[in-house]
Amino acid sequence: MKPASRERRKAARPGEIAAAALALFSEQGFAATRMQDVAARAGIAKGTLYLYFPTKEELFFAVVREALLPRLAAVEAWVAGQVGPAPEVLRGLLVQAPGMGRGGVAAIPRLVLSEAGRNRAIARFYAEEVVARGMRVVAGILERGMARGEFRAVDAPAMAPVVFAPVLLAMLWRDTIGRHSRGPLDPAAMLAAHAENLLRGLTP
Amino acid sequence: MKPASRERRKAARPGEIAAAALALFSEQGFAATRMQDVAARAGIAKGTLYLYFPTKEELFFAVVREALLPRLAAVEAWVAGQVGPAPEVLRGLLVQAPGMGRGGVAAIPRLVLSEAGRNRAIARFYAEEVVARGMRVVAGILERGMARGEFRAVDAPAMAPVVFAPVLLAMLWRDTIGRHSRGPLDPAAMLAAHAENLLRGLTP
DNA sequence: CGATCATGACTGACTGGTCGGTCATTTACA
DNA sequence: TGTAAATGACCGACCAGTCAGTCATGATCG
Repeated sequence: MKPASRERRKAARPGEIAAAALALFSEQGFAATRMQDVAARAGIAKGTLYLYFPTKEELFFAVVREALLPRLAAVEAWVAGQVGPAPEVLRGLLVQAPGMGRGGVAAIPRLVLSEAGRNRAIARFYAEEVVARGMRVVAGILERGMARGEFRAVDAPAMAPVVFAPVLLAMLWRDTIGRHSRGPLDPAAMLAAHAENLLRGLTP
Repeated sequence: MKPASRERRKAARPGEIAAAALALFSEQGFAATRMQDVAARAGIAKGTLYLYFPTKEELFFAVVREALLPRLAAVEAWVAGQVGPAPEVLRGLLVQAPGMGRGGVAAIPRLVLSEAGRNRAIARFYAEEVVARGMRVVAGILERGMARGEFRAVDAPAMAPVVFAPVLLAMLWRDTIGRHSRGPLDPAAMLAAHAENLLRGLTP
């Protein structure tokens, strides 16, 4: 790990720091994570951290941006590439949903929920850049299915979050209560039941 | 507000403190709420607070217990009193769901999500005393509907959280992102679409 | 029934420790 | 060797939890 010119390192730092921060935020939450520890995990000193991010809050923004937007873009691309029947696309999306949350990404909605109540900036950013885009992808599938006569007529923007809600619940469950309790909720079984019932309900 | 004997006040205190704490927790979150402020809101000094609750965490437990369990019991009672067709009971539950979250109760799942990742005690308590009971109520309706031939055969324990997920999403949305952004998600429309599609999917 | 006393609910200044953010100094690259 | 990058000791604000002291209350006694 010796090489890497100064310039290369400087360019790579923000990403490394954001990755370290994501790991710690998702383990401990935002408030409970110390900047000291983020720095240590990124292999730098605390002061160095502040050369790249002016405040803890800005670091949080960067984490959300870097971890989520590429993932979202990948989903959009995958959906755009699908040409088969809309029900199959929707089912495919739900099937791969659990795998989407690899690498701490699943923790981000939880972090946002914790912070967004008090922080208007993060609320707006998340609503516009993440939720709106996600809902548009799902609504797009629904509309395509309706146009092709594969789905009954529904209010697509109202239906989109219904598609997503159990996926979110599965993600939240897994990295909070599911960590400590086998409990009364089996995410996999829930998602299977959801896909089944959703598609039944949508048939014309 | 002068009267009230010492004994009466002492008996009433824990409830008053828990109510004050719920209000502040739901506005600002657990970590961001200072014990000082809880005390002020309850009209007592900080030290007094510690006569009733040994730590901030114990206060949190009490808040969850006092705010949620009575509500849950009311729902159980309501459902038990229903004798009509299961689809109507389910629809009735979804219709009154938004009203259920009056008075900051809706904030509790968010608080639990923030804390449960690090706190095994709260995770277990919530899983067993709240989630399991809630799921049992919903699963009960589903089973009754199946027995009466009003629903197709489904895996009731897997289906129950699917029923609940959009309700949860609506609650979370309202008191986080929905506070700051009209945004891409209309809780009422979502719940209507959910009820419609859920019952369609469940018809035999 | 009035005076005196014991109780314990209540108070708030204080402590010990934490953590976000700063900056004078050191390091190592070009 | 000049300079940009990196460092970590330090600062000040903050806060959960403590405790020695206060005083309204209600019990006891003459």
